[in-house]
Amino acid sequence: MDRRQEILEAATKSFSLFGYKATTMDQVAKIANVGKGTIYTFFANKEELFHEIVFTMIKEMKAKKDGVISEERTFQENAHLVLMKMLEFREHHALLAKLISEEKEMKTPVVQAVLVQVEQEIVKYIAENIQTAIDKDEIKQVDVELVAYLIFKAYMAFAVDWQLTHNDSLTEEKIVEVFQDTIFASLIK
Amino acid sequence: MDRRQEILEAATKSFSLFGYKATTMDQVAKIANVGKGTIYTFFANKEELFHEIVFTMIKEMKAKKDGVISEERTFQENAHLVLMKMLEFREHHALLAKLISEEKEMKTPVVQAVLVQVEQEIVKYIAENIQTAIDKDEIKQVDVELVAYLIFKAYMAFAVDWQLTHNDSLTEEKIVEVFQDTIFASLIK
DNA sequence: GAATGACCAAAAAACCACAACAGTCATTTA
DNA sequence: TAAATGACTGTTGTGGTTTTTTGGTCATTC
Repeated sequence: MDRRQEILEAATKSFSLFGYKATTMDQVAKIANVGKGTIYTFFANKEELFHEIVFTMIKEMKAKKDGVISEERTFQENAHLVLMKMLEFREHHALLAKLISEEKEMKTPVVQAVLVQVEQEIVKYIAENIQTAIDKDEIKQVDVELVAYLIFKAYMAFAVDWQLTHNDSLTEEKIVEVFQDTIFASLIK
Repeated sequence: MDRRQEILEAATKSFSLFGYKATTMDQVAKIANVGKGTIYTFFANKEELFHEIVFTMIKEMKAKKDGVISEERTFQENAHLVLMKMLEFREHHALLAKLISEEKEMKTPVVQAVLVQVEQEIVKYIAENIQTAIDKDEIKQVDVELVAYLIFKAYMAFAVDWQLTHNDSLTEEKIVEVFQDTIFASLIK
């Protein structure tokens, strides 16, 4: 396998396991079985390496979403499927979870900045999908940006925050059900 | 005015302005124009003084809510009015805002604990009101606890979080509109 | 007998010596 | 001879220690 890819995989593993701050370039080099200097022939610095990985993650999510949405299905059905995929995604992707906890515990500025970007990216996607549905006259006219923000925050609340104050984690089915009962239900015409 | 009240007001002022950690008992004594020892004849310690103040704030909110809800109005109307009152409340009460930012920046355990309590208290009230509406057959049967949690998180998202990533603050009318369009709309039968 | 502020122990801030780190570059390797 | 390397360097962060601040007490005052 090419060295660039090896480095990316080693770094992803380390970022997911230890977070951004606790990952050292020496460590990445060791895991990737390359000299430290080699990393710097492919990536300008630690931050750029990190950005590349997060960007890859976002692309992965986008791909998952696009693989699920179908023109033939109703908004409600599509929304249900996308939400399910995202909820599955969360568990498989240790990186996002680690970054969120790292931001809360220490408040690493680089991580903070990247999470804001991820948030904006996701809200943008949700907004685009809502707008499409409105244009197709599938759902009623609402303030797209605000509703997209609401959906994102609701998602994070159930998928991440809930288990912090309650000691049981919510099942995917339960979360999807609340979305269907409330926000999604209100949007369809 | 009685000394106890003077102390409470001084402490409220200081907690609102500087937060919990940065408020010293010497400072409170000076603002209240009493000796430091006097504070301890009324309150066992700093934490109890703090709790009393936060508890007073919750009672104030409860009173505001009870003054607005009316048996004659529909759920939608009542929800609208309560939400408006809460949104007005947010601006007047600098204390809550300060505590939330203090929890985010440093993570003072006392503040954290108190905010969890406030959250649980508020979610409990919302849940009670939803249950009442269900019993009266005004809204459809939903998972009360989850919907209450959703409403609380949505409220916090729009009232507090929004302005952190966007640089404009949302008007009360706009926030109420989203609630009406989405969550509230979906609940009515 | 209620109020006070000097006082004390405990916690936090300031300091500093030292270690760990990101990033470089002369040397090595293939 | 171009790519890879790891010893090296300046900077940032950490841990242990001293100094300061703070919550809480209590003998004295009013």
